[in-house]
Amino acid sequence: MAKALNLTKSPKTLSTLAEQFKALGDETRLGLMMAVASSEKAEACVCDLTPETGLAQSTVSHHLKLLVDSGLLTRSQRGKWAYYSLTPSAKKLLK
Amino acid sequence: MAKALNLTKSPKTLSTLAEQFKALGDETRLGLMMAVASSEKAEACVCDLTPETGLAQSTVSHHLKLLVDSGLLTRSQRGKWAYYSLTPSAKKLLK
DNA sequence: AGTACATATCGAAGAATGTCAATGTATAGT
DNA sequence: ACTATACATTGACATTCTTCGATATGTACT
Repeated sequence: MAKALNLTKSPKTLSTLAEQFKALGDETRLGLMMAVASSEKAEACVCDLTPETGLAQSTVSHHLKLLVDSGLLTRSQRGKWAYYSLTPSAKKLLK
Repeated sequence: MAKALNLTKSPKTLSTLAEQFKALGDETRLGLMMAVASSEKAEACVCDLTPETGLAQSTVSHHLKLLVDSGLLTRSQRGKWAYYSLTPSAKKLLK
């Protein structure tokens, strides 16, 4: 039946991939990713990232959560600070 | 200076890249891209793509225009049909 | 306990997005 | 010229998204 078109890597993967692309498809969030990627030890806290964006702290926090939820960042709390770093998925997509 | 990843992208490039990610960040559009990528001669017309999505023709047309505008697809009209194919940018991002 | 700091969550407002039906514009065949 | 086909554009609507201020939570220090 000439099914030439279906190379789909399982619907779940397609949806997940779309979610990650969507997460990267916002200038603020892409900027955050770049900032994390290029920071000293490949991780950054909200206090470092917020000034860079010029946005409210709550907004930055919201975007970071979205990036974590889509599997592009990991969050680790140390003391008062929350450090974010790239996941393997993110590194792959951003090369 | 240990610059592991290149943040040296001009602001314009950042914005362009975000636009392309955003274009890919929709399940319908990502599906369209996959369909084009995996079609016979690496190009497909709207009449082939529309049934695959289950959406209205006007909606598919709208998404394709968006993908063209963001530099991920090219459009070439031959006769009554419009054929879409991936740009180099798209191939790079989808690899 | 109380205070200061770092970050997260909530609620709301405006902007942007995805979708469709209806219509417009070509292009090709009779 | 008329008709049919392939695709694009328009206008409208509902949903989602981005952002903020205000508030909550958590962590460390005195």
